[in-house]
Amino acid sequence: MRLFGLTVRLGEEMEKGLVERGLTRARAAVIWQLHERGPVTQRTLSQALRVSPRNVTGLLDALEAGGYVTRSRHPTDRRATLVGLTDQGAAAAARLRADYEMGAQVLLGGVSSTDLATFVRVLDHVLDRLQGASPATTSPATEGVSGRSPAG
Amino acid sequence: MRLFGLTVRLGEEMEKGLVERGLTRARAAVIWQLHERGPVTQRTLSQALRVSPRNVTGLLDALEAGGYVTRSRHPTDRRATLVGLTDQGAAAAARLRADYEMGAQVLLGGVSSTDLATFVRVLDHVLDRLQGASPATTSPATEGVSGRSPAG
DNA sequence: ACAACATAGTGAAGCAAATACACAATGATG
DNA sequence: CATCATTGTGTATTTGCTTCACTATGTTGT
Repeated sequence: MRLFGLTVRLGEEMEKGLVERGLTRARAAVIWQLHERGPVTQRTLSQALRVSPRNVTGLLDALEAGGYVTRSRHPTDRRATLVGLTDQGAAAAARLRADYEMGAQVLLGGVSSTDLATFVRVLDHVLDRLQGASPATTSPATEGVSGRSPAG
Repeated sequence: MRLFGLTVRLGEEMEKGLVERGLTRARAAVIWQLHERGPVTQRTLSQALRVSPRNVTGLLDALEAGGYVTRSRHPTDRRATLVGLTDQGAAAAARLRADYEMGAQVLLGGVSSTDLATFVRVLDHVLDRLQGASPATTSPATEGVSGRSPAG
């Protein structure tokens, strides 16, 4: 039951951590995707983040202005744009990853490894059930959107 | 590790469920608070939800227009407004509660009771650590903001 | 070759959530 | 009763997000 409460609280805390670092949740998600996937088109980002293409344009405008990402022409498709992380963007991603693991250590420190194993097992179970609850929106042709991890 | 990923995914799913029912996350949170606390002032809501008073005004404007809540004069303090749920608002809260428990059953169904016990124990542990990570913003005079549960 | 259709990104318009600042009305206090 | 604090709201702004319309391109069928 407390699972939902935790979701809200943890989500808030994650967002707070991001904001303290000058990023928003949405922008951090973009950086994270680029970190996980390397340079991709905006279309790919739009599908990975499950937001409208127009929204990606806006997020990238901000991130580009902030010096986190670069847009370059796609080598073969002149309609498309390739988006990649700048050095600053890559550094931000690395910091995200570090904070994220540190956060996990803080939150889960003191939990016995057997309990942790059980916890993770149930977590995966829940994640699995979630997977089955959504794909009405997901196009079958799309790859599995695995790296939808967060930050903070 | 997957904890953060789950937080994001579950948060998304919760929000999706709400939107399908014509509510947004923020407005559902208001309804939930009123459900848990009964009629309160906007100030109280602002503190419970940890958002600015101005934001509460806006959320209540929308909820009042939608017929979910009513604003009435405070019996003793003529500055303050007492906010309460309408019948429709109470019905929405009841539906939230039902869906929320049903969701838990879907997500946690098939988990053995011993695993569930461990899971909840670790969950509480994490929640505890979260509590300790934030109260820089919380005023000491305020009660514990316990009912910060969600919906979906 | 070329018309027809599909796809990639963006402008325009708009909504929701949230913020900060300013302010009027009211309450509380020395 | 003057001063200070509190309550709610107007104005303005930021961010995330959507839909619709549109241009520029790619792709395909005949």
